Amino acid sequence: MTYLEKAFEALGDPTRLAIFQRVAARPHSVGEIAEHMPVSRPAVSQHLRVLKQAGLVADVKDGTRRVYQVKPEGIDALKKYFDQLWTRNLNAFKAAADKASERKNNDSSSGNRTGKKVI
Amino acid sequence: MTYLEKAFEALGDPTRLAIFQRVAARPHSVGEIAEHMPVSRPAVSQHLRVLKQAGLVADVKDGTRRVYQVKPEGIDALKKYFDQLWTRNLNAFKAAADKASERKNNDSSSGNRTGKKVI
DNA sequence: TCTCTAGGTAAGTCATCCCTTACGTTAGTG
DNA sequence: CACTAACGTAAGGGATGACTTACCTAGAGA
Repeated sequence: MTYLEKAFEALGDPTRLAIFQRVAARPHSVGEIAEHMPVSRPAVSQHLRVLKQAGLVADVKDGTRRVYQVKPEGIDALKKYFDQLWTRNLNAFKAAADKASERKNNDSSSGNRTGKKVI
Repeated sequence: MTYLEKAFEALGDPTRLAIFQRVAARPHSVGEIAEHMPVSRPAVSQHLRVLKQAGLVADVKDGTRRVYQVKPEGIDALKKYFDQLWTRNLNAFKAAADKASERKNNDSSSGNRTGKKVI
């Protein structure tokens, strides 16, 4: 199980995503989160554990309370992933566009006569 | 169900994430994907449908084949989401740091005498 | 037209999960 | 020390979902 898999699996549940977004807005205690959620407090606890194990949040003890906050490294990793994906996709599209125009200008240079795209 | 929820739910399954990453690397037909996956071809079809409904991939017909490729808008939306999250978190951390040093320099200015953090 | 290939769909099963209630634990307070 | 507040954990149940096999459809080529 890679880090990315764990992160996406953690954010894959709508309730958990909502909790994550709330924590991302500002640090919250467990009770504060549960107040504004349609599920019980233990459920919130369990979701927070998953988010924590995925490296997306961290908790700080404050008396009997436990304050959860976003873990910047987690967000950074996801941000970088999509940045890379975006960049590579730009290149892929550019290459595809070049290939298409090249084929248009000089189709006979290609050995492909089936009409099918070469994937 | 928001767009973000659908996207994360789609990427939340490891098998589906693997399929998405394969398609993201370069366009693939369904059979090509299934060849390198530990699940059956119908399973891949079902995963691709979920990814498509989430707006992450698109398909192009090519004879009897169906070639799937990444949908740039989907990646862009996720990229922007984490960019924003990252920026806001930077600000949040800066604010927290400022507040901490301010409290250290002039603690009496605060009405909070409990020692608990004001969240 | 007959056949083959590629892929979507239906139905069913088994595992995984999400949530609840109940309980245990720790820290603050009188 | 007793009580409360805040939270984590255990156990169980009901629902979701991921996968399989079987079937159906559409396009390509003889």
